[in-house]
Formats: sequence, C-alpha cells, structure tokens
Amino acid sequence: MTKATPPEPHRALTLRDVSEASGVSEMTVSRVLRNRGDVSETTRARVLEAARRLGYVPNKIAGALASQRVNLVGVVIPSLSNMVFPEVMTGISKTLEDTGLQPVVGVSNYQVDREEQVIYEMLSWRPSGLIVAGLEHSAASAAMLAQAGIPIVEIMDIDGTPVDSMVGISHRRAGRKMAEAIIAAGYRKIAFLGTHMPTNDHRARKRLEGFEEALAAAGLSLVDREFYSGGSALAKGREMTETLLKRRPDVDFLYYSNDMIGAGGLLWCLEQGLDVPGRIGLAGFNGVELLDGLPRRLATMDACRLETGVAAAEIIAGKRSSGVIGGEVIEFEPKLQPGDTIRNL
Amino acid sequence: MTKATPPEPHRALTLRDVSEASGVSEMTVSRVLRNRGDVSETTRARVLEAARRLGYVPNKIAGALASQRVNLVGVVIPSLSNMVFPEVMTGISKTLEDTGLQPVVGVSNYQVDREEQVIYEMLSWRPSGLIVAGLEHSAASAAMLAQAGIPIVEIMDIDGTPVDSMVGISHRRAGRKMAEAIIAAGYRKIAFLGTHMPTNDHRARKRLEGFEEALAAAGLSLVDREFYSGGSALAKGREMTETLLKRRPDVDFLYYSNDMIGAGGLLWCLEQGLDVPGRIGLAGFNGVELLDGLPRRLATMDACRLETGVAAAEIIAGKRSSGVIGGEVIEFEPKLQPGDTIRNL
DNA sequence: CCCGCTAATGATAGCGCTAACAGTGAAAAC
DNA sequence: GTTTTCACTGTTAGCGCTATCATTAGCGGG
Repeated sequence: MTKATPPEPHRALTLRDVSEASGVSEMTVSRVLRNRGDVSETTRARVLEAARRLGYVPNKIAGALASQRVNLVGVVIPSLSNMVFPEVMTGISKTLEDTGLQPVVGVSNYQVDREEQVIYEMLSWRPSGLIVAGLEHSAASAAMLAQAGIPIVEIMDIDGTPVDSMVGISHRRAGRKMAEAIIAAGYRKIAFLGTHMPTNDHRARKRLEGFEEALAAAGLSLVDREFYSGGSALAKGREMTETLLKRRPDVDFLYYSNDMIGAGGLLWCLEQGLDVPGRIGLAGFNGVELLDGLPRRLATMDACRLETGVAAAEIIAGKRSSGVIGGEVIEFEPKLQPGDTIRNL
Repeated sequence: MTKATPPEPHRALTLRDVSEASGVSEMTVSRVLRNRGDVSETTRARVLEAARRLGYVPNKIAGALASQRVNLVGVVIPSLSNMVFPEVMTGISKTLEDTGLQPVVGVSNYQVDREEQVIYEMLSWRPSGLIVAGLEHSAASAAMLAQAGIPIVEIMDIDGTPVDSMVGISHRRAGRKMAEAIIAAGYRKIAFLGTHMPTNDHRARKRLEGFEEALAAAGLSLVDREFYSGGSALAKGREMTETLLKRRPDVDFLYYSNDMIGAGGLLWCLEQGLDVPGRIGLAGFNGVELLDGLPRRLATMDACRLETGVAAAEIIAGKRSSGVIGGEVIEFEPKLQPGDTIRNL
C-alpha cells in the first residue's frame, strides 16, 4: 500500500465549460455532441476540439432527465457463474450494439426477494426495457413490471403467463422430448441426478416434470434420484453418479439436470470402464461448449440461449415489427444432440 | 407470437402523485422514502401506504442529479465467458452489498477501443467509482480515468503503473514461480501452450515472460510452443497437446496459459495412457473450480480473484481506511497448487 | 428593395428530485 | 406568561442537460 498518483481534485466539467472554451452557447455544444440539428462545420470542429482538449464527458444523468430518454436495457438473471447466462448476454449485447442501447446486468442469485430488489433498482433508472429470466416472480415484482410502462421480456421459459412478452423454450417439453428419446433407445431403468429441489430453479423443475410425464406415458417411472447443492458441479456429478450406481447397480440411464454434472458423471463412468452407451446411457441439458472437449460427447439438448438473447433484445429495440406492439410470445425448439452417450435408435 | 396482457399506458408516477395521495408535501414523501430526517410515525405510515398502493418507483435519475450522488460502481472487464471474471464479480458484489452501492458491468471483449467506449459510457453516468481490469489502456481511456475525479481501481495485474489504485497479483512473478517449481521438480524439456499472442491479453503475456525469465535464469528455454484462438478451450487444449507432442515427443512438461486448455490436455494425456506426472508433467493457471472434478487434479496457481474483487470494492467503498486517500497498491501472492500433475519435489 | 425562405444559433423553461433553510405548533424551561 | 427548544413539515432554488420556440443572418426571386 503505497502512494501513487493521486487524482487531482476536479470540479466536474459541464456543458458550460465547453461552451465558454469554444465561444458558442451551451445549446450548440449539446447539438454538436449529440449530432443533432444543423451546426456549421467550423463550429462543430471548434466545439469538438474544445471538448476533447478539456476531456469533457457529458453527464447522462442530466441528459436523461431532460430528454426523458435512457439508453439502458436492464437484464435480470439469477447467476453469472453457470455458463448459461453469459451466452444469453452475448446475444443481447450483439443485438443491442447498433441500436444505441446498452445492457445493464443485475444478478438475483436465484432469490425471489433479491430479484425484487434488483428489479426495483433497475426500474428506478427508467430503462428503455427490461429482460428478466424466468416467469416466476414475487407479487410485488410482477406488479412493478406490469406498471413500468416499458417493454418487459421474460426469457428462457415459456411454460407460464408472461407480464408482457416472453422468449425461450418450453422446459417441460424439453424434458418430455429427452425422455421419449431415451425410451425409444431402449433404456428402461432410468435415474435422475440434479440440483436439490425445490430450489428456485423453476426451469430445472419443469424439465423434470416433463421428463416424468413422458416416462409415465410409457408406463415407466424414475428408478432412483440423487440431488446435490453447491460445490464444483463436475466433482458433484462424479460423486453423485458413484453414489447412485452403488445404490442401484441395475440402472441403465442417467439423466442429469445440467451438462456440467453430466460431464462429471461421464468421466466417472469412463474411468470405471463402464460400457457407455451400451451398458448405461447418459444425458444432460444445455449444450455447453465445454462438452466438445470431453473424451466422449455427452447427449444433451440445446436451450437456444443465443437465439433467445437475440430475440429478446430485438423486441426491446423494436426491431421485430410484427405489427404487435407488446405481448409477443416466441418459442424456440430445443434440439436434441445425441452425442455418443445414448444408443442409436 | 400472440397477444398477451398489454401493459396499460401509464404516465410515470412522480413524487407529486404520492404527495397528493397522502396529503403531505413532496419533500416529506422524499424523506420517508429515503429514511432521512425526522418524520412522524403516522405520516410515514400514510406515505408508505400511498406509495405502495400506487406502485411508485422513485426516479433515481432525478434523485442523482439533485443530490450529486450516484450509488453505482462501474466494473469494466474483458469478458464474461471465461469463468475468471464472474468470480471477481462475486467478491465485488458481496463487498458492496451492505454499502448501498451497486456494481454495473461493462464488457470490452479484449478490445482497446471497445474498452474506451465502455469507460466513456460508464463515466457519463457519474458513478461513485470505477473498477477496471488490467493496466493497459488507450491514451484517451487513461486520460478519462485520471480526470474522472472518482476512485479508480485497476485489478488483476500489478506489473505496471496505475492511474489511481491497483489490486491483484504479479503475473510476471506467477510465471516465474511456476517455472521455478517445474525446474525444481526435475523437468527440463518444457513447452508452452496458450492463446494466440499478441492478443490483448496482457496478463497471459506477462505470465509467459516471467516464465521464460525463470527458465533463462536456470539456463533453459522453451523447447516448443503452440497457440490457439477461439473455440471450446477444452477441445483446443486436447488438439494442441496432440499436435505438440506429435511434433516433439521428447517434451516432458506442458505449461498451459489457462486451466481450461490444461484440463483438455490432461484428459488427452490420460487417454493416451501417458504417465502423468512421471513421464510428463502439466500445469495451468487460475485455479478454476472445474478442476476438482477431473480424474487427476491439474497443477495450477490461484490468481486470488475473490480477494481481488473484495479489496477493490473495499477501496471504492472507503472501507479500507488506511489513511491514504487514493493510490493504494495491494498485491496478493499467487499460491501454487501442485495437484497431481507435477512430480513431488 | 423588400419578401420569404432556410440554415445556424441562442434564450427560456422545465425534467423530478433533494439540499438548505424557513416555518409551525406544542411541550419544556424560565 | 413568555421564551426557548425541539420535532416535524413546508418552501425555494437549483442539479446539468435538452425540447421548443425565437432570433439572426444570408440569399435568391419578384
């Protein structure tokens, strides 16, 4: 801890400073800096030079208040650390890039009350739109969203009723589809491994519900299940798989609630020399990039995260002029990626 | 795309609406909503009830302009998708939680000009402080930061001169330390595998420089090197390792610029039945959680990301009253985690 | 030579909130 | 009874910018 360069104490610069330095009115400076209205080339050059020389940075707070326009789009997601939301963010950022809108991220940690705070905080900055992960919110959150008077897009789940618009896949249907593929491949003693329920991960829950529905429709039911929470997902997948297979050696398929624990399980099975997918099959969910590097490719189901981000951002940016002004519903079709861990049909 | 509940067109509520609904002045409403100054219990209750009933959300734009205070802390990082920045964010968020400050993330994609834009955008919202990853910025960025008049903390690298404060580890030293451990363990034909240089990943570059310095000091030099860019890091690690070992079968140590490609390499080596760490040793960098689930634990070096986030946030929040007002320098000591892929000394 | 027009610039009035100060009434002190 | 005090509430004046309208100069046409 030593002393370095202490920043000089500065009164923050305002339009007036630039205006005085360039000999024109504040209004003209404002016009130059925003490229709005007619300004002569010479004035423009003089103003820009002065602004640059002084190191002027406009005050958007004042600008936003005066113009009643804020170029921000709030994005409320449960977590940054599980690889799935960053990809949605990529889609959002890319789409917003050429619209002058800027995404602002808030993280709710899968907690309803935290989400409520984040939404409140975001709305208090009067953004141009809000993208929220999931359809399940506290009553207060839902009320705020409905009242906000801006486009709201709920993403990554469409099994429910949106406040305004929604974009994503049906997790219930994704679970069903996976179960059908597994059954069709001839597996019968199927177990589930996932995050500890009931968490507030509604999407994982719906997936499992859909999965069990499809099993039931085929006269089957889950043979066993194993849950975890916290820790390294890869390591947990490994442990859970070992535990479960020790308990029920007859199981012939392991359905994981996400790819990370699935990858852990796959590594364990391969180490044990188990015949995958002959003796036992495995499948995860999400289609994370990581899987490409595994010794064998885990069967999974793509959640269309990039597309979801893109479509959500398009709705906010008004790029998707379908005539409808709000309340759009866009469903993507999750694609099964059979990989190498499920028998060929 | 169907029609759902269209949000009713609302004129946004203001303090005046709440004030009229509760029969007190706007000022009193403001006081209640901010818990500031003396307000009688009965008035407070009336105001809160009215605010709640109307669904009032304060306008922070106006509040910030009037009070000249913004409870935002800008965080500028190169990427969200490589697992390392989310952990820094965790440290920042947790530390800021009870200070009333809110982190706002901006992503620069390892591009200098993009970083400049993001910094400009952030500063234009007049945040209470700014946390920026790295010490290398464009001249314009550096000037803006120096002028901003708010605490600036550059993180994750201390090999250079900060604008104001800096927190992190010395990557040069981390590279050196790893090289020394490898040499001490008796490895002599050492190769490097990493991201394609020169990227704008200055930290990886400095690590390699330190690494080569230490090799040189022991009379050694890199036997070979291999670079990649883009794609699944795990898969790339696998490919690069194969390529490199086919080219130079005599190599006895592989130093990876990050854990993800290291993990890919490790998986490949194990599949090939190579004797790790006897015949060949491996090491990565970063200490990602993922590694815990691998069949063998990759040697790595912890970058103290959580601590870095915490300390940076503390500086901004003024929690670290070391007497010094700015220009703090906090260095963390990267810890070697030998794992199972480097011979015991 | 005046009119009408356009291009360029300036003056004025807020945006919705809060800091700072100015009351107000009732209880406490003299 | 009068003054002081204190707890509470209201009034005023901006914060730094932009929307809107007003003004000026320049210029070609009749």
